[in-house]
Amino acid sequence: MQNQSTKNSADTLNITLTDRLFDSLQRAIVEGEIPQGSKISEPELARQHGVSRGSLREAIARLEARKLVERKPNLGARVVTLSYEQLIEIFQLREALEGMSARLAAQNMTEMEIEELQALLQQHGDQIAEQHGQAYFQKQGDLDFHYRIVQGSKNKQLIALLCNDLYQLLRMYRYQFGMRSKRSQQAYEEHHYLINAITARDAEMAELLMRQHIRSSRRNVEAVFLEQL
Amino acid sequence: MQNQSTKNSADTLNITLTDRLFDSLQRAIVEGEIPQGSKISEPELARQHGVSRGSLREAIARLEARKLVERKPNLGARVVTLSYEQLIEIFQLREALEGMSARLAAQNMTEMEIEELQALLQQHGDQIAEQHGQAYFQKQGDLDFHYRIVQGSKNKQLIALLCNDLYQLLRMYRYQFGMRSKRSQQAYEEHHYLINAITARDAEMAELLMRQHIRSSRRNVEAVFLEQL
DNA sequence: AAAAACAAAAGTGTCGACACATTTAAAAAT
DNA sequence: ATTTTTAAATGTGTCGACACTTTTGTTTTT
Repeated sequence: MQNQSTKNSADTLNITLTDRLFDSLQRAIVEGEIPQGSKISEPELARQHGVSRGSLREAIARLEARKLVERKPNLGARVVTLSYEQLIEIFQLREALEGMSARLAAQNMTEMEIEELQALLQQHGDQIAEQHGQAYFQKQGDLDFHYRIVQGSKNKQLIALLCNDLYQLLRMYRYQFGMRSKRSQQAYEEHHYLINAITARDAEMAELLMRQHIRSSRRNVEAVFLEQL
Repeated sequence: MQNQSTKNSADTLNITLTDRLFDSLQRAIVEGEIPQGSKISEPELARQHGVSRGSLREAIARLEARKLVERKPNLGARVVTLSYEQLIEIFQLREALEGMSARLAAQNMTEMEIEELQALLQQHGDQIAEQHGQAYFQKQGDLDFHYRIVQGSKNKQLIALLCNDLYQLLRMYRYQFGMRSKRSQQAYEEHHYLINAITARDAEMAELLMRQHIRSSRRNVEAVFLEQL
């Protein structure tokens, strides 16, 4: 058996260069540091990060899989361009997926997890009372809440899809569109209804409420967009 | 301007080596030619296909994104191992996603597309009458039908997710588990109800029927699995 | 002067080689 | 003989180089 200091602690937590690159680029893209629609020059980016093109390419391939960049053969990769239409499509996806998540969460969350979720919501309530709806914490809080419910579904496919893929795109929209929410108070209340349904193990109701919650969130976005014109 | 024979016809239909490799490997995995759970040796596979490891690696990365292989740093890639639990999870995903697809299809399909769908279903009916439910055509037909409805949703996110990612996994299950369906007749009828709802542009009903259709398909799978024990 | 043809520059696709990690096999120690 | 150490072999991660494509800039042609 090998020495413990060289051997990796438990499982394979071996972080590869490509992993770090991917994380770094994903953050940069989501936060708009690399602007949407901009072309990615492999030689330049590789030099900036001090890595070879090969490693960079693998990172880009992963970004492509998450739909954060689009690549065309021989033409190179571009950061995706966000659009109102796509955002609406994503809301439709979320309505379906998170609706199902809520249904499954009502069935599969442990009592412990439900209690923790209630505690989290309580915390959000305090924050709202204090600082009268500061946008950032609200949005982060909303995402936390949804995140936990997805985890609670215990469906690995759902979890991977929503938490890894879709939420990054959503975060990108939030960063880049601003997306001020005038409905933190209402969202908070809707979360309350949802948690009640889950506590009561009412799967049907949980799905219904989640879908309504996301739909009204979408309508809010639609309204914001319309008034921007 | 360049000569037309060397220049690619219209857009960029430039097929890269990695593309072909990916297609080839995906087919091999889905059809079980490369058995599930087996380790993928990069040098060996690269040699077999007469390509460099770099290209192969990019292809594997794509397979990983589609969850057809799992890769662990420094340990290499393995073809996924199919499990009953995962199959059930996939059915839950489908229920959510295809339910939404049907809803949107009822709203967004053109009259033309609906007619084509009806024609397709008619064709399936003929086949069933003729050859008293041959498994293969049934399954393929079922997939065709679902495929078109997803397309009809006009939601690009949904389409990419279902048609590119999820259906490949499903096909893999069908190839490798056999998955004899004793309900081709019933599935055919359920498709009929669905098409009626779509023709009537009843989105709510379309979603409901699709979800029920997939749920009963799932129950069939569950039953088959139980009797195998 | 505008369009076409050509040449140079930059970029992407593919490859082979090396460094490091893991696995396998052999040798040494108990 | 069993276990531990050591060494060889295999495999993955990363790199730099070359071939071919696309883009850019210049020259030629009308």
